[in-house]
Amino acid sequence: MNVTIYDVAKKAGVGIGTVSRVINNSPHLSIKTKLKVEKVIKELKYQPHAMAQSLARKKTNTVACIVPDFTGYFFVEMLCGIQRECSTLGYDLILYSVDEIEKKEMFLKRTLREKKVDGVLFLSLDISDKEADRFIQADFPIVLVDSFHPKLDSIMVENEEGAFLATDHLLQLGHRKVGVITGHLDSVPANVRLEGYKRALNHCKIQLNDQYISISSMNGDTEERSNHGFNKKAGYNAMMRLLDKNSDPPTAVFVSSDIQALGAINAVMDRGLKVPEDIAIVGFDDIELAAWVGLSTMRQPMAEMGSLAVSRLFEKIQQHHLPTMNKLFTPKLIVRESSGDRISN
Amino acid sequence: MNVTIYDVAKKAGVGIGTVSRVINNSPHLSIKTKLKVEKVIKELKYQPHAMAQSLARKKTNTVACIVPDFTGYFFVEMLCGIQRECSTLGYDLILYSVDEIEKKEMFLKRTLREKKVDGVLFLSLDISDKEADRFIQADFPIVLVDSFHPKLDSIMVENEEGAFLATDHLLQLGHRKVGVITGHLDSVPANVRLEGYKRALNHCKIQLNDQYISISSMNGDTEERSNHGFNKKAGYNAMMRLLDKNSDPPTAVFVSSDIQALGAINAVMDRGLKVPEDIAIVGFDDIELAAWVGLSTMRQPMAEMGSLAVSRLFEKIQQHHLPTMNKLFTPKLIVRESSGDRISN
DNA sequence: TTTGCATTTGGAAGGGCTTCCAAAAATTCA
DNA sequence: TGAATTTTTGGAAGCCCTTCCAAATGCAAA
Repeated sequence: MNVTIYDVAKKAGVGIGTVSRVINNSPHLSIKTKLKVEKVIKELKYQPHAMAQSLARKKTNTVACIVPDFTGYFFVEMLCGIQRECSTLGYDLILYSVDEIEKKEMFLKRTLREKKVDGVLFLSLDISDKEADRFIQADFPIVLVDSFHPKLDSIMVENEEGAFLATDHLLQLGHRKVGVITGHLDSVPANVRLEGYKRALNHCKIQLNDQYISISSMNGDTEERSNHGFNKKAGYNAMMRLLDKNSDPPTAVFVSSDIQALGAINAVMDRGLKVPEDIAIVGFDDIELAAWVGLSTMRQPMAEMGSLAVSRLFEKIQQHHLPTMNKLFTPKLIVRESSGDRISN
Repeated sequence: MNVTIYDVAKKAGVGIGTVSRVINNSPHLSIKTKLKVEKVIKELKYQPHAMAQSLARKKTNTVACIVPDFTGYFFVEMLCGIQRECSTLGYDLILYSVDEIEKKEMFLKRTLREKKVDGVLFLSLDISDKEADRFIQADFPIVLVDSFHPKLDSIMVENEEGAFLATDHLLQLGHRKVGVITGHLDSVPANVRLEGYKRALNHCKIQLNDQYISISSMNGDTEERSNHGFNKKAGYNAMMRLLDKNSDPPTAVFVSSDIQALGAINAVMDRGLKVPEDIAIVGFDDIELAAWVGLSTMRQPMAEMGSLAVSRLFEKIQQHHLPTMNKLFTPKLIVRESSGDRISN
């Protein structure tokens, strides 16, 4: 029914091997036959069948990207870089969104053996030793972004340093009662950012106050628990708890993601307080929304990380057994209105 | 190297056909052999090779989604619905982003003959008669979203009515000098929304003032021209022109997309004016950002449209030759701060 | 036990390509 | 001109499945 390589070969009066060589512009072809075959290809509007090529070549020209939540602005901006680089390199991009944790395993298993993609990008998701080993064993290209495993390539920002800088910014402004809101501690970035916060306080010789630490609850509804608490609702509730628990609440809060910070700002307003006058806020990520609401934050070069991830994956597909790479970006403080002016106290 | 169906068959002492039947859980299989084969599959950790299955079945279980600009919030929200529905139906989603117009043709041609996907979703992109015919000829499933062609399935909102309602809202508030900002007129929605605006004025017996109509320039830089002018920068510039051109500028403007409206708000502020006091604004789309900046707008059920598109595409893949469907949603007015209170004049 | 039918099974053919080996054609050198 | 190379070409085998047809098996009825 469809035009195949055989039809082309017959009409051009050559063998199928020759047609294949023309398609893949192999050398070792006389100009004459090449032109002849190309003419027939045009006439018949022949186009190679992608699946058949994949099967024969053992290569799909497709990569998968596994993201925890497709909606998040953080991922959208990263995906943007990923998409662009894929397009440049001639790869198709399959998108998998993991809403339930069990699905993560399922996707990994499938991508690994199903051979539908040549490589995997794994965004903001923790990978277990067992899963990592499977990829290594199978010698299957994978790159982690905003996530880490000692045996696998990864690209991320210096979360500890970023959190330190953010908290330090608030301290430099004169705040002494500085709180923190972060995601579930089962997530590595949430943990590490908390450490950065602690180091900044320590650095300024300020006593740590447990009441000023608000960690996203694991008991909320599905929405609140999604993305390890890196979501608007979790941020809202975390800020509410911070305000309710303390008779002497913090005057500034480092929120470990912009999306939580947006929720936190809402909470502050709902309590009749103002940002930054009553509570100064610094976020983390610098999603596009941050500029709109005047949120001070730590900028992650998301698109850049995404495109770097793809080009690295490409290298690994071309040439296996590269030494493990771990690329770190340093986030940059972006000062906007939400952190306010210097205060005197 | 990899475990194939032959390995399973040999180890289980059955024929390859039987193994295949187990994989596809065909009926006509004795319980006994089924269990036996399943056990071997587990032991060998066998998993079918997706490409080989696709080739044999002539079915890829994958759909392509072609979007004009992956970054836009409008598309992100729609993609969210698309992704979810694909996941439910067991389809993989390949994402193509068209930055240059020529690429559109290229993608269409490729998807059609390369047979890498079972169907195509075409978002907010015009399709020519010639291209449409190719799809019909090949009997290849395609669904248009936020776009229209008489011979193809499409899902969109009533743009004319939406624009009418938005403009009417401003008129009801007492505005008499109402302007409009829209995208390039080579885009159908831009055109149709302009018509709705005109009808609303007409309906209130207000004389049309050409000076109050600001259409995104085709002469800007790449960024401004992208998406038919449905972008922030184009909105900014269009508003600037509206303000500069008129000694007696409009007191209210209907902007035909939220993303342009955001740019327009910036322009108003940069001129030292205020929204809504000096200029009331109503947008179109209701992207998530709109709520954050208090933008009144016409809500499109984007995620719903996306998921409906996928389920429709699924139907068409299952069963070709369905009658052409054209589903229309009516956008809903969402009143926020940017349209202001009733004015007296 | 035999016949006839329904159920279950094996495996060849086919899906459309790449790749490799050997054969054919072109070129070089003596 | 013929032998020795080198370049170009044809097509079988292989990639890993599904599907179909024919053969084998099981079972009930006679």
